Amino acid sequence: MRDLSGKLRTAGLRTTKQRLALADLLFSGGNRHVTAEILHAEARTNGLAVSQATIYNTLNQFHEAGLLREVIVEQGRSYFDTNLSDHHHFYVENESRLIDIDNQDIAIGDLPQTPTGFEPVGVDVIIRLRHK
Amino acid sequence: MRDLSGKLRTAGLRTTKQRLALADLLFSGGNRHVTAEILHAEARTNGLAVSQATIYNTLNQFHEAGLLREVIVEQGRSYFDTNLSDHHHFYVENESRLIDIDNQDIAIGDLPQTPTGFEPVGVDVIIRLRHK
DNA sequence: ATGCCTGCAAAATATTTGCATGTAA
DNA sequence: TTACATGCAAATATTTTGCAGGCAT
Repeated sequence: MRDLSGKLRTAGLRTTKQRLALADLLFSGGNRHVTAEILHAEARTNGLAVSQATIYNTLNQFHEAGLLREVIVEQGRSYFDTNLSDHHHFYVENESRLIDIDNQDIAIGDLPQTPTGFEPVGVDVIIRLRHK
Repeated sequence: MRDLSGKLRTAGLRTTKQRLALADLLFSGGNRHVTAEILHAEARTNGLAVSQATIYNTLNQFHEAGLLREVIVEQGRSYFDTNLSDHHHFYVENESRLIDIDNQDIAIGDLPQTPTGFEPVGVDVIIRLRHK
């Protein structure tokens, strides 16, 4: 992912040192699923001094800005997914690991009618897996 | 729901006063979605003195015993569903409210192939709603 | 220069655990 | 009687918030 500065600016976020470094960790490789803890550890490993609060603030801001998708599969911990395409997830329970399901590999037919007065804002499908 | 004692015993749980009272709250009406907080408040309203720890222990034991299904839709809070039939959920984000989707109203076609070495242990579909 | 951002620590929230006591079997 | 359950408080874990100081614009 090039031009992280542009990406942040487009999202309405200032290009601070911490945000740029975290964006680099998040968006420069392939698609990723991270928790605050994972990202914090990675930042420190890469010599970036960021506080936990900034990790949380940044993840939430990126999420609000539409740069990350939040995935809730475990109680007490949030995952953030850099893959913004319409897709769903396998969740390996023993390993606390998420795996993307390619959109062409799943088809949801006959979604139920949305109750009157409401509008759908998203559909999450989670297939929970365990080791055989 | 009659014979709560039998229900607990069948599940391998002792029929204590607190468990029976909580089971009554959970299983005597129609299907319900409760959080620990909701159940605790209800118990107190009904004059039952139970500690928070017992609420959590009981919900977890009922879940382990297969009497409740856990539904994770919000970070930081677990819901427990008394409806054990195969079904999915609407989640009204503004109200923190779950609504069952009748199984005949949704069809998931072409589930993706489970990665080798794993077996599926459940599929959760959550349709998030907002007020129009 | 101004307003948003960061770090730190403390607070808030949800849940779990240790231990002494109580109670179902 | 004995093993499991309960209550209470403290511990744990994750996330959020307040505030003083720092930095992007």
